[in-house]
Amino acid sequence: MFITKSLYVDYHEHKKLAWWKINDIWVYKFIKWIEDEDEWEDMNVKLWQRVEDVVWEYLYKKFWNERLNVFEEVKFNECVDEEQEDIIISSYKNDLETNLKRTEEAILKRTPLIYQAWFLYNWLFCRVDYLKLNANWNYDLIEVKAKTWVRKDRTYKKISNKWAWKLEDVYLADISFQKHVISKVFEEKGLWVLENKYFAYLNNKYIKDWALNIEKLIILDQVDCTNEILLIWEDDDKKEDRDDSLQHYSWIEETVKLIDDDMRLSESEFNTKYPFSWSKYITYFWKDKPFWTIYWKWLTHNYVGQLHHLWKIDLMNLCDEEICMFNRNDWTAWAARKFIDNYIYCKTKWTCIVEKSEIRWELNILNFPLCFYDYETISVPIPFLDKTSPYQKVVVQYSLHKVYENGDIKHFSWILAWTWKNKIETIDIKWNNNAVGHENEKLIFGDYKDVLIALRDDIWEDIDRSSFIVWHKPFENTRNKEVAEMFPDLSDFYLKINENTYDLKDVFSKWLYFSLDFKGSCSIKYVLPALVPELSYSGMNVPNWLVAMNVLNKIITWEIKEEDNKLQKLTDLLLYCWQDSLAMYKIYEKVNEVLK
DNA sequence: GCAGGATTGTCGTTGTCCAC
DNA sequence: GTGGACAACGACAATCCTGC
Repeated sequence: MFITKSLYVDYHEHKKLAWWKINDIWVYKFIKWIEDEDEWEDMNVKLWQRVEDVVWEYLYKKFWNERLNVFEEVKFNECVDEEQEDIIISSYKNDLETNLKRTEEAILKRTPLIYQAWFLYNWLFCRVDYLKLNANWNYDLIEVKAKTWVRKDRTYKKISNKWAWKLEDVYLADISFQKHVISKVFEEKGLWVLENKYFAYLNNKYIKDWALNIEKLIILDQVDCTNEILLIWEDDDKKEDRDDSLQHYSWIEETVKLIDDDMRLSESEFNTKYPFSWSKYITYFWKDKPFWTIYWKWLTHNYVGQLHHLWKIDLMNLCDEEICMFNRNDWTAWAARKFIDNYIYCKTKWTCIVEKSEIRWELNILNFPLCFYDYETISVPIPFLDKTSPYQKVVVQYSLHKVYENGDIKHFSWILAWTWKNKIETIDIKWNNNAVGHENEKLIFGDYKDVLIALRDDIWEDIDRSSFIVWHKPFENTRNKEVAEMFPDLSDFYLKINENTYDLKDVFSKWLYFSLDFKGSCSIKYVLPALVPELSYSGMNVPNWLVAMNVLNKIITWEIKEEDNKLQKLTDLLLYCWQDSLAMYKIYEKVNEVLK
């Protein structure tokens, strides 16, 4: 049986995950599907390829002025996906020998840069992102990650009385396996030595300024060495120790043997050997945990474990005594108790709970005109706009509903349509069901600052008196803080918005308004359909944020070129964002109605 | 993917009490 | 005054949820 790198890594993450991969691929795929969310994959592959290309460019510029991709045709094949190594093996079975041979030839010829080298040693298979010839005429290994870290700052450990940064376990397993396989192959065939191992990932401290500076964008982080690591990737020379002792050869061999044995077990044998407890993967199957059960998120595991053993799953079936298990003096117990009480009350009386006085107290602090606003952002690994960094969430669209005390509503919105030309166009949207009578839609052709100034101009006259209402304020507030840091001349204004922001989600997250229709969540995904069923996203050209981000990304990276199509897409996006801020207003209205 | 916030869990330090 | 036992506290990592 082939043991691929991805199987090896999966086994480290969770043994049963690896078992499923071999013995029940559908369960495995299901788990991966749940992990990755619906349409995430689709967009991500493209973004990931872009990172790979940039690293390619980087290696080429930095180390070699000639390049050769020995596996050109593999590169843009859809099978390149990391998780599908096994599929590659089976579908390329005939090519396996050929590609191994080509790798060998490329190495013998001392090809400076080798993309996607294949190695097989004793049924252990791995593909290497890049092999790079170094000054000693040996090969270095480079593993590309479309991430901003491989050592999480939180996981540092004490060794030799010093603090050292530790490589994430998954990456440790990843690189150890590769090192093992390649070294063995090199040894066996009498090829050169595998010398250094690197992770290439993105520097999220890098801020793009005019042209993309690849050298600053990509971090080459050496592993399996003892020297210091640069922590701050600027002029600062702050350094600290690193701790990445890789897995030992003999240990890898043993693990591989163990994997081979374990994968051949039947499911019941496997489960006996590795009994399930409250592990990560059992909870995956409960991702949509029904909120009427004891597994709901508000209930802590200690209690749940006890009830689970009593087979008391449904909250309705709990007797007083069992509910009292939650009746302790700390806050969790109180929350759990409150949730169960609320649930049982609503369920038996077919009603919902509205703490009227408390909601009134919360909402009374708001000042007119109420500004319901919402940002749409895009976030990509390789920054494309000036003054932005990798994965930064860049505001490219916003929608604002300004509600005056007399009931008048005005709507403002804009969208970043192009990153040059420096002009602002107003756009008239036809067939808009949600029109409020005072529309003000703009297409902005310019850079990041232009859109921020446009927002300021829309709000300027009300900044001192008005309250701003968002859903989940950490998000919008963080965006505003970033703007304040980036552009000092706009900082007062954007910080002022933060000061006067109220998070409408609070009403629901504090359970001041509790309904079974919210399915135990306070996300707008559940609250909106329950309170304002007529405002639906179905039938819209842009039904969810993933599609929105995808389209926005395409427009701004000039992937959508023809003008007509682009205008249509921009309109769709405006309507989507429009609905978001309108949704908040409608919920607010609904809550007020209930208060009467 | 990334990031912030709220909460929980863990660990080490500090404070208090009491017996000697 | 000293040392052990235990509570109280605080710092920080881990986890979950939310947004895009």
